[in-house]
Amino acid sequence: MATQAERRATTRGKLIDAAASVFAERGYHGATLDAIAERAGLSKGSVYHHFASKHVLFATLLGDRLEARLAEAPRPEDAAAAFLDRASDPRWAPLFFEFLAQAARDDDVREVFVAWLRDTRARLADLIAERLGGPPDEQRAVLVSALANGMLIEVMFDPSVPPELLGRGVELLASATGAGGGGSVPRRGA
Amino acid sequence: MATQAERRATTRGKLIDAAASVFAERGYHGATLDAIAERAGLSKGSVYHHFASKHVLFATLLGDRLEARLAEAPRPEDAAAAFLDRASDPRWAPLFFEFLAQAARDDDVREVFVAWLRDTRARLADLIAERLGGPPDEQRAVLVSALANGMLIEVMFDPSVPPELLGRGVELLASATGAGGGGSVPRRGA
DNA sequence: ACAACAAAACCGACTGGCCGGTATGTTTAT
DNA sequence: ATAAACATACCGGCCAGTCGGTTTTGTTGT
Repeated sequence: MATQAERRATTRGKLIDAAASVFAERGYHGATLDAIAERAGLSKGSVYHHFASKHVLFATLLGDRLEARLAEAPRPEDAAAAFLDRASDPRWAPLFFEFLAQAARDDDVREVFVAWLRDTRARLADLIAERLGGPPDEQRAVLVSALANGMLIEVMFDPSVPPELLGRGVELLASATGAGGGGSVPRRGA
Repeated sequence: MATQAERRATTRGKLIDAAASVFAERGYHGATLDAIAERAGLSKGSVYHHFASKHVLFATLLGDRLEARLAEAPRPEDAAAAFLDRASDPRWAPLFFEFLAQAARDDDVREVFVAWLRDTRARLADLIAERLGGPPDEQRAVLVSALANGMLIEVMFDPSVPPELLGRGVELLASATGAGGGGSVPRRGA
């Protein structure tokens, strides 16, 4: 094959991909390292060569995914739409919430998630500010972030919820007059 | 002791209480039936006498809790506040999300959760309608429900989020223009 | 070129503990 | 007497993690 570094990288990639699908299918506890190794066309030994533990593998995987989900971020409402697209992958959403539960109980995982959450908020705040003018407003960002995650639940368990509802909600929250700090613009629209 | 029916009821109560605290502390998979039995001052045999399986015990418990969380429902914003009070119990929230993940993968659990979700929305819709007049609006209820659950996440991982923020958000969403008349908040920009 | 050696990547059989579930016995109510 | 409530001891499957070995890549000396 190629150089060792490349080999290492591709193998790691295979493992992460396999882990993603197996974890998604069966959940954290339902997934076995053997199954992951098998799907990657590798062995469990290899898994442990690349990741210290099942837990680390999981955290790595989720970290990557959470990051990726943020990558695409056009306007707030569109980000919202993109967000819910992910939700429509019925295999990803449960993992997200499983991750939450883990994060609540495990400090390492918590750190990963908190970092992601902060990042999400910051980007949302920027997007909103950019669209409405005025300084970034942390509180609005929190509301929008919350609404998006909450809508994930609604959609997950009720397919009849129209996807564009999230966009409407985001507009309502984002265009609201800023709280506390800067009296921002109650105006909305492009 | 007392009559058998009473005995049965109190024992069942003890078990559910114990299960609540153990599940909350360690999560579903981390909790063992032995631990639950021990905390209840009972034995595992008793657990299986009252509940067919660990899974059933969990579903029962969660069903009760979800129900209880709805019981107190004054005005929408207050319901929201009450909701977040629960959230401030750092032991309950993770369970909620673990339950979500389970529900997404297991049809029995899903049924329980979907029923609860529908109920929540219906009550929220009524509350909102009652407060603002006009017919119940399913979509607003969905948004409020989503926001509340989403804020649970925000608060869980960032204690600095002011609890009253949820109330503000709920007002923004609830008072938005429903079908027809009372549109006070502008719809789509431009 | 090519051994000969070293190191990293990878394999897969094994195990040890854990815990859900069961089977059987003992106590308490009717 | 008898049935329900509860206790105790046990089993058996599962699976994360380990470990010694094999293959692949990389290096060095001649």
